[in-house]
Amino acid sequence: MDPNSSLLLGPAQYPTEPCMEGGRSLSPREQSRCSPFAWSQVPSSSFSDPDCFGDEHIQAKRARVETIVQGMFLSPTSLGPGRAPTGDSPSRPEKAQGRKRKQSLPMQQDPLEAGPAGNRGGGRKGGPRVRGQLHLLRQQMRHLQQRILRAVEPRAAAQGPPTADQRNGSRSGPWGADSDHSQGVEKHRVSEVQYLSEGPRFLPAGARALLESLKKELTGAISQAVDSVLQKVLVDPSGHLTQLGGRFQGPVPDGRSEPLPPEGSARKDPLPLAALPRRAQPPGEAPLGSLSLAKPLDSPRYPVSPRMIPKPYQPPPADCPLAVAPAHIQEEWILGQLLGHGPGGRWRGDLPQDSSAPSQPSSKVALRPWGAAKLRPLALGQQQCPWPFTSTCLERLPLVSPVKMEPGGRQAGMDALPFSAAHIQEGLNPGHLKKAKLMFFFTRYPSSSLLKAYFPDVQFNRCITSQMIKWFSNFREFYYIQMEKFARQAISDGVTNPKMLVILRDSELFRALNMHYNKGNDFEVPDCFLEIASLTLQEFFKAVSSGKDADPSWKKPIYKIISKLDSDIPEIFKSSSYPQELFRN
DNA sequence: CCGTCCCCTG
DNA sequence: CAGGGGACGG
Repeated sequence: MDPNSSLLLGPAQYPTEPCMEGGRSLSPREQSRCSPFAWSQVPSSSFSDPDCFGDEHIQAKRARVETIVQGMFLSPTSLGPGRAPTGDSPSRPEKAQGRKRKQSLPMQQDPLEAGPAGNRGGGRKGGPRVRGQLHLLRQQMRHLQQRILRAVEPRAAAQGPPTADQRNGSRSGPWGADSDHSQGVEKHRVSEVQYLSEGPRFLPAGARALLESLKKELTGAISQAVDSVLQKVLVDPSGHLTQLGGRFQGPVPDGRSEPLPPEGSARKDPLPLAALPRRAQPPGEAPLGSLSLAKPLDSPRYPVSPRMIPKPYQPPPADCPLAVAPAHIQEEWILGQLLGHGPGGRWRGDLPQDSSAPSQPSSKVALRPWGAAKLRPLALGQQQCPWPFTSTCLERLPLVSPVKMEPGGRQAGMDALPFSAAHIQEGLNPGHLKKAKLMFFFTRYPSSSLLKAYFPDVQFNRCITSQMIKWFSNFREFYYIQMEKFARQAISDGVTNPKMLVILRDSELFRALNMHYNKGNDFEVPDCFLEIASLTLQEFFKAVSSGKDADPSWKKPIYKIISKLDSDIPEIFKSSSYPQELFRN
C-alpha cells in the first residue's frame, strides 16, 4: 500500500508519444506549451476493445449464413410491396429476421458482402483468403439454388402463377426465369431469397420435397463450410488459436495481449507498465488499491515514498516504436470497424480510402462502418449507398430526438445513429453534450467560433451557442471545484511542494474527472489534459497554501493561467458530429 | 449597453 | 446541468 504513489509519480512511467493530438503535430505555440511535460496519447486502446470483436465476428458470420438460409423459408411479404399471398400466413418471421440481421451484422464489415472482386488468391494472413473462400461458397450456393429452381420450375408453372401483386415490385417475378445476372450481388441474392421463399407454396409435393431436402443439405453444408473456414481464420499459421478477444492481426500491431477486465472490475495489480509496448495504459483502469487523495482519513500520503518521487522530467523515449500517424489511422479504422456506425464511419471519412482498408478489394462496398445494413430490412445493394450521407442513406437514418439528456441514462436513439451531418440538429442532443465533454479535455475555454467549427451538425443560434458555452462553464466549474478540493486536501495532508502534485491516471482526482467528462471510459484522456490538470492543481495548491484564498477573487489568476492552456482539438472531433460511444456491451 | 463569466441555486 | 443574478470589461 502506497498512498502516495497514485498521485505522485514520475512522468515517464508510461512511455508516451510526443504531444501529438489526433495524429497531427501541435502548433509551435502548443509545442512550447506542452513541453516539457505534456505528452498526449493518441486516443487508442479503448477503441480496440477486444470484446467487441471476437465473438461478434463469428456470430455475425453465423448469423449471415443463417439469414441466407432462413431467407429461403420466409414469406416474401417483406420483399415486395404486395400483400401476403395467403391469408393464413400471418406476418410472422420477416420482422424478426430483420431484427436479427440488425443485431448481428452491423458490428463490422462482413466478408460475405465484401464484394466479389478478386483477391481470392489470398493475401497475407487469413482475411482475404477467407473472403475468397466465402465468396466461392456463396457462388456455389447460388448455383445450387438455380439448379433447384430450374428443376422445379416447369411443374410449378403448371400449377399456376402467383397473383400479380405477389410479384410486383421486383423487376422479374419469382417465376420469371430471366434472372438478371448483371444485377449487383446483393440484389441478386435478394431476388433469390424471394424466389425460393415463394416456392413451397406453389410447388407440387414432389418438387417441394426435393426443394426441402436440398435446402436441408445446403444448410448443413454451408454451415459446415463456414465453420471450417472460420476455424482457419481463427487459427494462426503456427496453429495457435488467435485470441478471440478480438485482436486484429492486421491493423493493430501493438494491441495489448491482455484482455481487458470485465466491466467494472478494476485491475488488481497495476499493469506491468514497463513491459507494455507503448501507450498501453488502459484508459481509466486504475488499480483500486492505490487511490489516494480521496480518502482523507488515510495516514499521511505525502512525505513521499521513493517510488513517487516527483518529476525530474524524464524525456520521452527517443525511439518511439511506432509511427504516430499510421497508428492513428489504424485506430480510426478499427474504431470504424468496431462501431459499425456513427463516428467510426464518419471518422473514416477523413481517411484515404485505401490506406485504411488494407485488404478490401472494394473499400466503398466492403467498409460499411456506418452499418448501412443495419438500416435495411434486407441487404440491398450496398453499391447504391457508398457513402453515409447520400440521400438514399439519409432517408433511412433514424433521427436522434433532439431532447435533453436523461439523467444517467443513455438515449435510446443514440445507439441507432447518433448523428447525421446532413440533418442539422435543431437543438443539442446528449451526443453533443458528450462530445463537448470530451472536447473539454482539450479546451477549457472554447470560443463560440471553435464550437461552431467542431459541431458542424448543429445549427447554431444565439440560444444554442450560449447553451454550449454554458456547458463548458459548467465543466470548468466542476473542474475547478475538484482542483480546489484536492489541493486543499493535499495541503491538509502535509504536502509542501506543489511539484509533488502530479495527476496520473490512477489517481483519485483523475478518476473523478474521468467520471465526469468521460463516463464509461469511451475515450482515452489525452496526457496533455493530465498535465494541465496537474498544473491547475498546483496553482490551486500554491494559492491556497499561500493564503491567497482570502481574496474573494483569488481564483481569477488561476483561471487566467488555465485559459491560456487550451490545446487544439483533434481533427476527428471536427469531422465527426459525435465521436460515438464506444460501447463495450 | 452588451456579452462573458462567475457564482449560487434548484 | 440549467437558470438567474451580479461583476466586469470594452
